[in-house]
Parts: sequence; structure tokens; C-alpha cells
Amino acid sequence: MMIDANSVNIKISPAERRYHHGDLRAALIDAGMRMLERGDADQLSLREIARSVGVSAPAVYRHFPDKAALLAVLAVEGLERLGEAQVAALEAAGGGEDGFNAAGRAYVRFALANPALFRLIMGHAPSDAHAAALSGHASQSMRLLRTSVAELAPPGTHPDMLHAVAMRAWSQVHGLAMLMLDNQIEPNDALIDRVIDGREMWPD
Amino acid sequence: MMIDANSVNIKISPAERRYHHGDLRAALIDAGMRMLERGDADQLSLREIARSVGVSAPAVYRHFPDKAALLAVLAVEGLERLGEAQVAALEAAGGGEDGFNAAGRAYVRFALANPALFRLIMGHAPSDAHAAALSGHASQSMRLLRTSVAELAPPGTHPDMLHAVAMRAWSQVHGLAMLMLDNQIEPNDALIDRVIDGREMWPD
DNA sequence: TGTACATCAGTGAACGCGCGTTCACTGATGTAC
DNA sequence: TGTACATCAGTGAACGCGCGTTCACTGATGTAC
Repeated sequence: MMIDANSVNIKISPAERRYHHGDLRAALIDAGMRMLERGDADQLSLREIARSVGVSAPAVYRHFPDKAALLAVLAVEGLERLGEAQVAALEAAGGGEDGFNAAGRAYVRFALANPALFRLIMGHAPSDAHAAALSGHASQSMRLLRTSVAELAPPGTHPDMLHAVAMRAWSQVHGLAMLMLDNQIEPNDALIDRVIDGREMWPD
Repeated sequence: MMIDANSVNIKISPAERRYHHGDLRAALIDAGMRMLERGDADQLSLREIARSVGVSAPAVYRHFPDKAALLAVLAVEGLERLGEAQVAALEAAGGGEDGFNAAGRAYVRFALANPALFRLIMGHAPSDAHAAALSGHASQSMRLLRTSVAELAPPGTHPDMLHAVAMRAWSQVHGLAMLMLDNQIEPNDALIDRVIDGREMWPD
């Protein structure tokens, strides 16, 4: 026999009706991610997240010391998703230079698909908590960039050169993403392909 | 004989003591630019600009319909300065591909020297006024980019290709600028040079 | 040269807004006996 | 199995904040006669 809150007369506090029992922390993170994905939040407010979960604003403080801490968790989660998208793209393209380019396209497409989340991840003026959480993270996206560049480089390339090339590649995709997000360049799948595929990583 | 407000007993309204007589509009724009340059304004507020000029906030509405209009003027002014900096760099380097690279470096250095202003120029979610003012402008920066790419391209290059290459170059410098502004890449003059100079515009 | 008047660039007070955060509280839950 | 109690995740009310904008006003300026 199944027993659940609907069939039996159990007292349920209002908040429990909205987020699953006892997991407000996870519910807040989920809600925040959902709002960032929808992107209708130009900038996310703590009260708005609480509201969308169906809980009072002060309740958030049971699970996070302050707003910055909640945003930091969202940023880390977003960074992970970005890395996963890039790895998937790289593998689907079979690695190598094609795979690296595919990862670059995935970076731009992720940004366009998740504008607010992407801005949060890369966002400036990071709170201390934010910076600490992200920097301690050594993201998958970053690792993919470094290892790809190292693999594709001519053997014996100077580490400074590897670094410069990695930063150049990152700048390339990041700039394209930002300019398209900011409506300075018309967002356009074909243009993404032509900008990214046309580059030469190691001109001789 | 010199006559001025200090030596003669002329009535001077408080505001006139701060901005030169009759030119509050220009004074507001100057103040806004100065605050953007100092960059201590994470985001500029209308009240703050008025305060810094020594005038009440409502006074601004004698000269601008609303805050967005004032910011739009600041953005246009900033865009002009960016273009001037790039043209100067291009000419100092004697034009050609060297000149084009110099203009690229000038773009990044301008961003690092004027973070808040640069963000305003490129800023997302532009108000209608903002977008209209900027788009009607066909900035010098943009013209420099297009003409340089056209000049440096092999003759007969397809216009779509010209466009893609221009957007790639823009993405390059813009990405580097943003990542350095956002502290994702350590701001570093030497790195700017290596990232920009090492690229190949027209790999064969 | 002096006077009456319209203009209009400024003023201070007030509006409503949503924010992050603090506070004292309540009431459901789990534990000890 | 029942009772007393501590815990602690939630509550609503309130705080102070700075914002953009509106309002009725004032007082200096320039013009017409």
C-alpha cells in the first residue's frame, strides 16, 4: 500500500508543498539555475529565487550565509555544465583539431543558449566567495583548453607559447560569444562556424 | 580690467559655482565621462552624476529626457574615443598589417584603461535610445576594422569571407579585453602583444 | 533708463520600488525517559 | 505507548538603502515698451 501526502491526512507546511521535503538548499539551486537558463532575470535577486520556490526570503539564510554564496554555487554548477557541453562536442567530433574546434563552437553556443548563466560564470567584480569557488575549481573547460593546445602543438613548443595560444583561442570564442550576446554581432549559427573553423591555430 | 565672479559682487546661483554658466548639459556629460574613466562606478547612477556636478537630480531632466538618454550620449562619446585611439595606433605603426595589429592592441588597452566606459559602450540589454544612437553611428572603430580587412585581403576575396575575417578579428581582441577585465586572464601587456601579434589573418 | 512681464533652468520634498539582511517568533520534528 | 523537552527550519514584519522620476515651486534672466 502506497502512502503519500495526498492520500493521507498529513500536515504539510506550505513550503513543503513546493519543494521536496527537507531539500530547500537543492530547490533554491534548481530554481536559480532555471531562472538563469530562462534568462529573463537580467540579474538574479535572492528574493526572486526564494519567491519562485515558494519560500520566504529569510529562509535562504538557513542554507547560505548570504546572496554571494548562493550565486557562487550557481556559477560553479554553470561552469560544470559548460565543460560537459564542450567535452561532449569534442568527443562527438572525434578529438584532434576538429574536436577542438567543436569544443570552441560549443562554448559559443552554450553562451547563446544560457546568456544569464554565462554572464554569471564569467561575470566581473566577482565577490570573494565567487572568485574562491571558481578559482579553486580548475574547470573542465579550462583543462580541455590546455590539454588540447598541448596536444596539437608542435613538439617542444615553449610553455609561454602554449599559454599564449591557449589564451588566443579562448579570447576568440569568448569574444564571439560576448559580442553576439550583446547584439554587436548578429547571433548566427553559420557565422559561428565560419569564424571558428577558419582560424589557423599553428600557422607556420 | 578683468571682471569675474570672484572680484565683483555678482550673484551666483550655487550650481553656477560648480559648472560653467549655462552649460549644465556639457558639465553632466563631462562628469559622467570622468566617473566612467575612474571606473569606481560599477554602474553609473543619474543621481551620482548630478551630485558630482553639484546640482540636484531633477535638474538633469532639463537636458535629457531620462537616464538612458544621458548614458547613450556617454556611450557615443566613448565609442568615438575608442576609434580615435585605434586610428592613432594604426597610423603610428605605419598602417598595413602592423598597423592593423596595433589597432587591435589599442582596442584591448583602451578597455583596460577605461573598464566602465568600455562596458557601457559594449553593454548588453541596450535601451532603445542607446541602440539607436550607437547603430546610427557607424563608428570609426568599425570602419577601421572593415577597411583594414578589405585592404589586407587577397584581391577578389568573397564578401562573406571578408565579413567572417573581420568578425574573427573583432572577437579576438574583444574576448581578450573582456577576459582581462573580468580577471579571467591576468591583465598583462606582454600577453596582449603575444596574443595579438601571433595570429595569422590570412593563413594560406 | 526704468518698469512689467514671460520664460525657464534650477530647487527640495516626495513618490514608489525592490533590494539584502536582521529580528523575534512559531510550530513541526526527533529524542530521552 | 505516552509525555516533556530541545532543536531548528521556517515565518512575517521591519530596517535602511539608493534608485529614477514627478511635482509644485522660485528666482534670475532677457525682452517689450
